[in-house]
Amino acid sequence: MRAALDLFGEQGYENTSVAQIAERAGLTKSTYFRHFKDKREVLFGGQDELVGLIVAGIAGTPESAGALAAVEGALVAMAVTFTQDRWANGPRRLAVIESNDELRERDALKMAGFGRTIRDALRRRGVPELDADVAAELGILALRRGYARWLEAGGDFADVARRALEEVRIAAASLEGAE
Amino acid sequence: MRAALDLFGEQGYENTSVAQIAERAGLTKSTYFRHFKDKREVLFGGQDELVGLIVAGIAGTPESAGALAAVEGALVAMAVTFTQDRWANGPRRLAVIESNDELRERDALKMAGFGRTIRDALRRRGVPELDADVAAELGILALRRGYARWLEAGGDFADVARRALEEVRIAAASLEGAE
DNA sequence: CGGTTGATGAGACCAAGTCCCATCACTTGA
DNA sequence: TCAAGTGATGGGACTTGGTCTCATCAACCG
Repeated sequence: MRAALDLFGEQGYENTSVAQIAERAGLTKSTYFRHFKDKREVLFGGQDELVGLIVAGIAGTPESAGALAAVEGALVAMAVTFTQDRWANGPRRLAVIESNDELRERDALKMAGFGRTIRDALRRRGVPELDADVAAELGILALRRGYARWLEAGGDFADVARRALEEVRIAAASLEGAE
Repeated sequence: MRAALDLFGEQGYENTSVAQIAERAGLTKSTYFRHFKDKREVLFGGQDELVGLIVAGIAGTPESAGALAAVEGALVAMAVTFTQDRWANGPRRLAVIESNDELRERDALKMAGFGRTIRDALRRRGVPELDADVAAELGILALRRGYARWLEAGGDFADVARRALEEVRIAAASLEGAE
């Protein structure tokens, strides 16, 4: 992962071949594809862990709480992975992703995956389908906004995410109807 | 596009090569890639047209109207392409997309693209950043839900989409805060 | 009628991704 | 102590998506 990020930074994603990455890491192409299902994936590790945290975060909020409270639980639970040291490469990673369509695509899929995870977890605790959809969508929006702010400003991710979600909630509540 | 959809239905997406599609269409691989930027894209034509309709739909709603009213304008404007005859293959297309990760990925990117289009158009008319984000996200959710319902039940897409957006709006407004 | 333009065919070429088999280190059990 | 098993790696053949270049061919135009 380090080798890949370095090379992408030096030469750009498209001008870097998997063989090059493997070589710099002291491995071969074969081994690369044993660890990552494709070239893109090297930039998106750790998704399973996040999915697990989301599920646990939602399961960990009291049954009586509303959908958004559960979403907040999910975001807060994710904070354990978003620590300064583990994410020192966050900005570089983000820059590479935004430089390339294939990567943006993968990112969109990952985010949609988080959204579905949240939605399904909400529905499993009895939240009506529509509310689960809406809460999940707003949760993802808050996650994106919170993540961006956290990358710039730092601080405790849980706090940042909580604030982002509250912000989004207020904005959503105050939107007026169409007619 | 017809040849591709047929072959995907018969053999599955992954077991179909671009050469096969081209052959059935009476063309060559070269020509295929002149029309579609990659294998996936054959299932996602007409996005530019939709983006144009979104922008026009938003521009066409009165300045005084709120963000969600503008989003409604966008959805309604899209209805001109969602007609029964042009979308006779909608269900088959959807089934293929959902059968494959690469395609889901592309779909997620397209949806995110629509979201960004909505968001940017809203911000251009002075909607604050946060509200534009939220309205765009809810709009995409309504689009997805409305599209799914329209595929099953048919009817006028504009009506279906309008109802879906109103539904989403009400759900969003009624979500309670986290604490 | 000669020249231009636009779409296509044809094929070389590169890189992503799959598959299979050999190798090597490490563990385990008799 | 050794043989067998296990897991990670190397290596290379092979397929296919995707790019590029050049040739061909038809329509159109002055």
